[in-house]
Amino acid sequence: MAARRAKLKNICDLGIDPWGQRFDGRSFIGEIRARQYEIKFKTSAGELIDAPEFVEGLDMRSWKQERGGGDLVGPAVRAAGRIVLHRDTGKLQFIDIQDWTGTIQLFVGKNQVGEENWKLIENLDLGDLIGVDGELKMTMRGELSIFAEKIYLLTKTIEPPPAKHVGLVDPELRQRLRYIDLAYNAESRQRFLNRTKIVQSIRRTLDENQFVEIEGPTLHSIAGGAAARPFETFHNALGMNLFLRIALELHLKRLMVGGLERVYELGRVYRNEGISPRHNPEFTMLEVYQAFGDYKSMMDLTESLIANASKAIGLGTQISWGEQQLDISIPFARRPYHELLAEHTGVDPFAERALKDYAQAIGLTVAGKHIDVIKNEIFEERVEEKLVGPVFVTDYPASICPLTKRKQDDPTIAERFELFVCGIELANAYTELNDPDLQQKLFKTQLAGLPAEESMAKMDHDFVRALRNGMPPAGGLGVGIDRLVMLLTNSQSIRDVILFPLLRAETGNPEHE
RNA sequence: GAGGACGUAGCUCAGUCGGUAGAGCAACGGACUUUUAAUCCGUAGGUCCUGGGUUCGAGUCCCAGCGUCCUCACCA
Repeated sequence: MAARRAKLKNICDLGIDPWGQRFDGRSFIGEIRARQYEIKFKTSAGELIDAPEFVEGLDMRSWKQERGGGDLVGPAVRAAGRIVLHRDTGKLQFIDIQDWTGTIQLFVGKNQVGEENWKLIENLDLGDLIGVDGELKMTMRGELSIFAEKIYLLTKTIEPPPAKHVGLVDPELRQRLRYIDLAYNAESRQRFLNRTKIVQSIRRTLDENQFVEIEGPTLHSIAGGAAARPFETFHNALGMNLFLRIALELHLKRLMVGGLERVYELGRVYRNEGISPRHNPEFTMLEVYQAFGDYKSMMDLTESLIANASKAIGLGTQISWGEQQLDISIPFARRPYHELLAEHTGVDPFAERALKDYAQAIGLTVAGKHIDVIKNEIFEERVEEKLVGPVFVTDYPASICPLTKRKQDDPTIAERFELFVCGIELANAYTELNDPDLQQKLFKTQLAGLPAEESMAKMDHDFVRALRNGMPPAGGLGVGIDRLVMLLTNSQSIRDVILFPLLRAETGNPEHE
């Protein structure tokens, strides 16, 4: 770093601003590379012919000789990027620069740029951001290059980059120093750009179906809508305890009472739970509500959201995730909860004694637990991991779904589905419960065996009042966006798709050089 | 929260039985106007995560702590 500090001073002594200025009129490197067909060869007879396509082992010198000599002429271009590779052959340097569309080689000769500019070039380092004016041509080996006429320093770097080609490998540093990971690991940069494309695609699909996006409160006085422990905070002026939201559900449903018939929110929720390859304390959730729909309308919507998102990043219906090969063509399979339970455990899902025996046999405790809680623990323990899918699991036991409408002909079954892919729950949807009296009753019903903090049954009087004012029958959907991105970008850890996952505070002093 | 693995140069990693701290890349000096991870010659670079302990002697063995990863638990 001392060497870079010395070069920084040299640059200042040359009267050059090491931190750069606005740099107008540059093109992205990807666009510049696409202009290679504009390169022509001017024969000694003055005739213009097409330059050769680049192939491995191309020897421009003999190619030129075969045509009786002459010179390449190419378009004038301006590029900007980070120096990622550097080959110094004395009075001639080859510098590879990279922007977010690609990399290109600069051909930089002392005679071509002049003494003055060369003094700057001698003080450049890997990692520095530079601009270039030059002619797009090919070298003797046929490598597409910008033949520099002038190099501009756009920003000096003080810290050295990670090993070239290898990039940052240490997963801690990749997360903690995400800027370096993004700058030097192209596949990481691409993954996060794909995340953006997926999110854009989701919004587009919803917008095309007349859904409107809203912004609900993230500070809640009652952390409802899901079963999770909340983060707590405090508002000083109001002297009020508050929770960071754990779900989007209850405010979106209030909006449906207000006549926003198709509404969604795509935003951050916070759960004060453990961290794992599938869990980050803050994560991105999509919730969608459609008046006069039901959980089956949400299945169709879920399918088009995923199909379009896959298309948006250039994937088809066959994708791989780790070792798994998946067919995500629609429609996805639809299987009832009880059927899957019976299939994977061999237990009659309605035989209480057999369920309890089975639960105990696989090491679950059953004492004091509601039979549906036991049943669901068996399902989570033995069935979910087998659902490679994608598969919609439908018709859950009503008692574990306090926000869901019951089936008309069977009040013990809730109109709900969860979508599983590779054993991971990607989405969860209901036909929304809109009966205020039943909702109030369910908020009061604490299922045996579930601690209060893990229950969805948190009384929210204002929400019940909203229902008394008429919420239309509706379908509602929740999608774990980070997990969807994991699936579509073949990422095994949620931290690979969250730019800045939660880490412990750094103990050392980052200011120390 | 429990268990396991890991932590050595800016980065990626070796380090044998406990006996002077190593390599590649990056950096610095030199040669080179068509290189492709350029090449060649030379130089410099260390809180071996931290703190204790055992030992004549610890990167190495023991204990504690910190951090990351993995598995499990909770959750989506």
